[in-house]
Amino acid sequence: MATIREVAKLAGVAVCTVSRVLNESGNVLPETRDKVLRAMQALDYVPDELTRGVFRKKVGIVAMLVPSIHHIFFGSLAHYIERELYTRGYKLMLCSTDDRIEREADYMRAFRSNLVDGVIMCVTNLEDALYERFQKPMVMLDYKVNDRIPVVVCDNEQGASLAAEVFIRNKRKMVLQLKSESGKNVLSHLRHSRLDRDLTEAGVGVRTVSIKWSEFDYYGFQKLSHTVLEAYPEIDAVMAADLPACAFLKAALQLGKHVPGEFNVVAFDGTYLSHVNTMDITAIVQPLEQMAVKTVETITALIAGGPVEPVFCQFPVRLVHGETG
Amino acid sequence: MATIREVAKLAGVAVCTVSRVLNESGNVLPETRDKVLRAMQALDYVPDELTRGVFRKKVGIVAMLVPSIHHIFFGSLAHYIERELYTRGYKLMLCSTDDRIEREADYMRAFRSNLVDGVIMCVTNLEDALYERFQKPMVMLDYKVNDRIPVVVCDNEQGASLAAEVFIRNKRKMVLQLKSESGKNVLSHLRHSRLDRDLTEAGVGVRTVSIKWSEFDYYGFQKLSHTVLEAYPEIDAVMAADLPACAFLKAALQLGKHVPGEFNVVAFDGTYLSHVNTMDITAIVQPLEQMAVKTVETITALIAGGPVEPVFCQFPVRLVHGETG
DNA sequence: TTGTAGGCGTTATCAG
DNA sequence: CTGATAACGCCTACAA
Repeated sequence: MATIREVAKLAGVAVCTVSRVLNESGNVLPETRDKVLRAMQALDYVPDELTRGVFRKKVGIVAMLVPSIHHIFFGSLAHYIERELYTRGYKLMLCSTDDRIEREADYMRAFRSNLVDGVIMCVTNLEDALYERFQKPMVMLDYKVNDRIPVVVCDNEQGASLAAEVFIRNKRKMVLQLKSESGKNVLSHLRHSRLDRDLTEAGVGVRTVSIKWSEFDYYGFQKLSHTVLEAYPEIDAVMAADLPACAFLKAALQLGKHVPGEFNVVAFDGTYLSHVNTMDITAIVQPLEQMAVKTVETITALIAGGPVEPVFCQFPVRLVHGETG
Repeated sequence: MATIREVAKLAGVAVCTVSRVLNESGNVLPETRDKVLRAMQALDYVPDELTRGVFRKKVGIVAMLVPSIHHIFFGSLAHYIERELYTRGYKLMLCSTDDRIEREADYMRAFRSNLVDGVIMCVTNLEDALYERFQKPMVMLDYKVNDRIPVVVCDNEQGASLAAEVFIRNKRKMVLQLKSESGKNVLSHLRHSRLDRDLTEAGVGVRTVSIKWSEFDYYGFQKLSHTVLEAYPEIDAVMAADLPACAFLKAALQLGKHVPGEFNVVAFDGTYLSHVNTMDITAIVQPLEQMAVKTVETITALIAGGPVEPVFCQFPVRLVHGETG
């Protein structure tokens, strides 16, 4: 690894001249510049971004902390966020907690040092104080700890209302909703309380099952759906995230239930997963791309020292009718 | 952000003493240690990992470059790799090229500086020389440039053979295979040449369609599958990656083809996506978790300066019978 | 336009 | 056991 010093020596100039060429700062005689550039090429020089970062207090990396990369929701989100970050000259460091609290703590510690310029949080299981004290730019996706930390989220209550309408119109008797057990700060809990309220008011039964998200991959959901539907045959509809929604649809069909006549499924998120089955799943679609853009806009503005005005950005969702409700 | 100097001042000791406490290097009197620890707490001190990295020539980050995070294959792979890296004290920096050559070049440049300790490549569209000259630890997943850079891959030919057997047993007449157009170094091309050979020898027709992977999300594949199946009604089987396989299955069913009687689908990869449809897709399953472990073992060994012996690690795949062939 | 000197936040060396 | 001092690779005054 060649250093700036070696380049300077080979080019027969001072170190700072090389630095100037590198950063296009200050004026450098074209011929000096050429000499330097040639020396760089000859030595295959690559500046040490680490050292530059020390100086600039900026490395050009934004971290995103998710509970699991496996789930397509976070995969899609990460995809859009990465793309948007890239256009602004940042790289993404995607980290997964596996829904384990030690891992989250561990990552948070790492983020506080200067390895990254900012953090996008898609999980918050630690004490609130930890996030509040966090010194660096941070944006929360789907979570809210206080009024200071910007939040980007979809309108969970609107989504739940739309789902409720579907169930009510279809005269469901008992709706199951699948809820993530963890997280005091999870805004997605709003969707569950709202669905509960809307359905209860309409005289429709609701059963809420809380699960530890990380313990279920698709096959876990398959088992769960069979267990639940066999144990509670009165359940005639489900609202859940895409992945479990897929599992429930499949289980219902395998149990011989007629969809949408006897059984409804509404998927919350609306990634492509809701269209993979032969039967398109009726879905509450989150505008992931727009949310990603807003998130990246906010975090980069914060990094640039920009407007630290409180942000609570809620995006409307839309109901896309499929064949399951 | 408190610095080590401020901590030292508050504790009334020299800077290097604080460093010693931090790194548990050298002997420090317990009471001095306590003083330092208290000062750290009081100032909410977090050491600057960037600067430490400069010194140690190591930051504890491994990059993984993929063509797209959106596709579940890379999502799953990243999931396992991240998990494995974590247990060894490394963090993952997941980067996506979107299959765009400038982006790959851009990332490669960044990786050559010291921002990361090593790179896992799941895409190689640049000139070979670039990878050969690459100074840092690197492992290739599914690609092979030369004998020096370690490779981890599944047995593509075995997979293709297994698929061919399925098609032959089912007396197919014309099999479509979907192939990624890009990449001279892609080992997955072996599966296509092998399928072609096996089927041709058995007197079964083969049609190969090359696509630019990044231009197709699930909906793109849906369109493609309808177009293709309508234009070439003689096609009675498909081998493709999970995501397009899902699209083709759905399209075939929608076109009223009877599966598996009139139409077969074999998915190559075998992530959970092949089980989302009501009908389980017959799949060639890659042992992603094992491959991830091997990849991480190799890259961390390289980073530690360990055995640089050439590695070409090929994992057997297995055929999992579904209901589509 | 170019070079010298000092600093960024750490760590290693070598006295004391 | 502790403290100066130099070093890592780069960047920014300020001087020439």
